[in-house]
Formats: sequence, structure tokens, C-alpha cells
Amino acid sequence: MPNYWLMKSEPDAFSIDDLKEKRQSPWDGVRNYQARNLMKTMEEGDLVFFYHSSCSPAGIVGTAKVCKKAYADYTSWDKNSAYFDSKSTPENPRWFMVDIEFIEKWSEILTLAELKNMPELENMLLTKKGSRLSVMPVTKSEWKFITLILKK
DNA sequence: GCCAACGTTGGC
DNA sequence: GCCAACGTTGGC
Repeated sequence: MPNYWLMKSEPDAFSIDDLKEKRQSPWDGVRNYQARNLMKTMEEGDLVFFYHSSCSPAGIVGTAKVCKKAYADYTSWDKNSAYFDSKSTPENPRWFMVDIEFIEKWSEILTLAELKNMPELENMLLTKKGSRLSVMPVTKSEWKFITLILKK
């Protein structure tokens, strides 16, 4: 049984269209311990809502799946990377990433405002005030509810 | 661009 | 280990 997740990306940096074109991509640049720890628990085949953040409107734009389990984020010791962290080395990596694979881009964005208006999702982490995690777990019932909306 | 909410850092 | 100061996220 897969687990379910939501991962945020700023579309200017990496969008669902970028993933669609590449088919697969490392999810690099996560520099938050909680998000990192969650990624370390991901398994191949886990399903992911792809979320566009810091844009208008923000919301879920499609789905992807985890195609490679967590491994060291090599951008963390690349001095030319925006994600460089002097405390991370190949011998002792501080940051990790998974690879994800494109599944589907929805015909319409499911906006954060819409999600917040659904009583069924009032307990979803994403819709909670002050929720800033860029990688978060989604429950099976939340996943089913959201994917069912799209089929209507 | 503002700012609330949260995370991280570092002095003590 | 506390907590003030600072930095970041991300919606609006």
C-alpha cells in the first residue's frame, strides 16, 4: 500500500510542466529538517500531490509518484548551487531527496481557497493556519476525497 | 510588498 | 536549555 504526500514547489523554479517534460526528477533543495525526515520515510510507489506555491492561485496541479527512495542531496555540497550548505558533505550528508515521476497534470488547478472551503478537509495539514511545510503527509481519505472531486 | 507564523542560530 | 533576534515561507 502506498503512502500519500503533498509536495510544494514554486512553479517559477520547478513546475508540473517541468516534471511532465522530464518525466522524472530529483526533488532537490529541501532544507528543512521536518520535511527531510518525512522524505526519508518515503517508499517507491508512494503517491504525491504536486502543489504550486507562492503563485496565484496556489493549489494542487497534478500527481506524481516516488520512483527513488531518499538519498543524499548532492546540491548541498555544490558550491555553485543555490542550495549549498557548508555543513553537508558527501561523507556526512545533512540533506536528502527523493526522485519523483510524473503521473498526471490536471485540467484545472484545485486551489488552496477551494480546499479550505471543503469541510471534509478541515483537518488536512495544508489547510491549517501557518502551515509552511513543503513536504507533508496526506491521509488516504484525503487523497481519495480530492481525487474523486476531479472525476466529477 | 506586507506580515503572520514558524524555524534556526547563538549568546548566556 | 532558554529565548531574543533574525531569517524564511508563503498566502494575500
